[in-house]
Amino acid sequence: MKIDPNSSANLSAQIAKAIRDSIVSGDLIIDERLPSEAELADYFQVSRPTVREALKRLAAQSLIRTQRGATGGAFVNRLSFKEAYADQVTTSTLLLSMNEVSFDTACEARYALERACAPLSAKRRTADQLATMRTEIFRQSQPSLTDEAYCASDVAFHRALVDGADNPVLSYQLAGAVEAMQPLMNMITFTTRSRGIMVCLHSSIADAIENGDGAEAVDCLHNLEAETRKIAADVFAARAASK
Amino acid sequence: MKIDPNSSANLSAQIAKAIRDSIVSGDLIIDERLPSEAELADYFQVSRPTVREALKRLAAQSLIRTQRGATGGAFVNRLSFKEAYADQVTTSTLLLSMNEVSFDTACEARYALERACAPLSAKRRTADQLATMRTEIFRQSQPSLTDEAYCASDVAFHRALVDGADNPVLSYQLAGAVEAMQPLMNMITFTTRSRGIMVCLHSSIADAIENGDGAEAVDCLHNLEAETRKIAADVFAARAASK
DNA sequence: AATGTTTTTATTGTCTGACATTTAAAAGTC
DNA sequence: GACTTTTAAATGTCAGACAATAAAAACATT
Repeated sequence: MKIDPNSSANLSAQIAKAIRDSIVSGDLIIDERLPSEAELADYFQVSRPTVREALKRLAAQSLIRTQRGATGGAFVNRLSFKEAYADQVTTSTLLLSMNEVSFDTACEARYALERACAPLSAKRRTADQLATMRTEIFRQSQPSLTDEAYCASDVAFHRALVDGADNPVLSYQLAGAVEAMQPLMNMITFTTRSRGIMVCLHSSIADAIENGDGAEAVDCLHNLEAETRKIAADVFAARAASK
Repeated sequence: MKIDPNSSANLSAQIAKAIRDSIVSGDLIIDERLPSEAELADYFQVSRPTVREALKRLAAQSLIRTQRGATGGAFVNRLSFKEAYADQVTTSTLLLSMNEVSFDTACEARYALERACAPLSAKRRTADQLATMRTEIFRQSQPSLTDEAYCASDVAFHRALVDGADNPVLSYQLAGAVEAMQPLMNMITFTTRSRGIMVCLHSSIADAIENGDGAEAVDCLHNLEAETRKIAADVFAARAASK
């Protein structure tokens, strides 16, 4: 079923790979129990700590869960979108912060993806999701809001827009793009004026979504992208000049 | 810097979380060396195997790399898009296969995202990427191609289209959506006729991209989505009837 | 003095064996 | 029959050891 060449490298990594392949290929079914650590150690001809390191690698990817006790052991996890979100966001955030991705590049990707959702969201959004969008817009119009809280509200607004498409695959893919932008957005100071413009655009988007007008929503998102990039460019230019 | 409450649960998971937080928050810089396993064990007041399990969890997420030898140790990894692709594809594949996501849902997400890339790709694609698209189209027109090879070529074509947008964030996000569909697509038997239609649509897309006509490419992708879903629906209906 | 070789040393990788903890099932008791 | 206790199987954790590796330090040679 799964083998392990004795050559050269990291046993725990090899074992983790062997088991992971068995899961991905479907040899191991959801909720199926893996052999006990002792049995795996015997099978792969390694010690228990080595097997354990391999299992921890898989646990880190949410591929398995472990349970103590008599009927315990390691079980193949049913990977849920909700769990996967967190990893997706963490990874995307690190990628953005570690790879010197420019604000423009991240911004372009984010709005391109959101525009992909807009027509679907215009058709399918629930009343609840529309209400969330309106609530966040109202919140964003409060002048007392800190920049951080404003950004968080911005994320919440766009999450509602994306979730309105009622497609978990899209929501999952976009979680990374939208939420990972938040730290970058947090670096920006929004003036009262720029907040006003954005709130206005958000309202237009919500209107378009409410009216089922996907094309209009896409147009607004184009404008919002342009506006966001302009604000960011101004802030960065001002910051560079003050140095 | 990082603490560890003695309450209740999985020490290695807690330690992994503490270190992960330090990395994500920026307390630990890229390529910085973590304390040795012995020092970490001492610091967290646990044994070395426990620390090792924690480190393996982080290694599984490519957050750290380890090196043996005198100046070895665990180092904070620079997360590259290329490395992240693999995880992204694995996770997306599992999500699709484990969550009973319908073919239509996955298909809808995939083409919605691709349409987001098309206008950018029409503007920026390199000659090389265009050539790749043409090459794959030619390959797809060979009747001797197995269904699996046909699907692989299909993925390669769409990867070239997406990469043409020259935005690593988009490429990363789409890697999951496009490649994770492959196992689902592999379940489909393509008739000579349906292959012909798809090759024709692929050609239209390549033409539009070559001419810098993003809107036309988006139109073609709409048609391709409709065609793909129709073919899949027919195959599934036929399979259900033959039972 | 420069260069090549050997030794030392710090670190991760792995093993052995043990004990603690948890949980469910089996055995025992009322 | 219902409740309690015991048992057993599994993961979680620890301690101590040795192997493998790779770089730096010490040494020897030209």
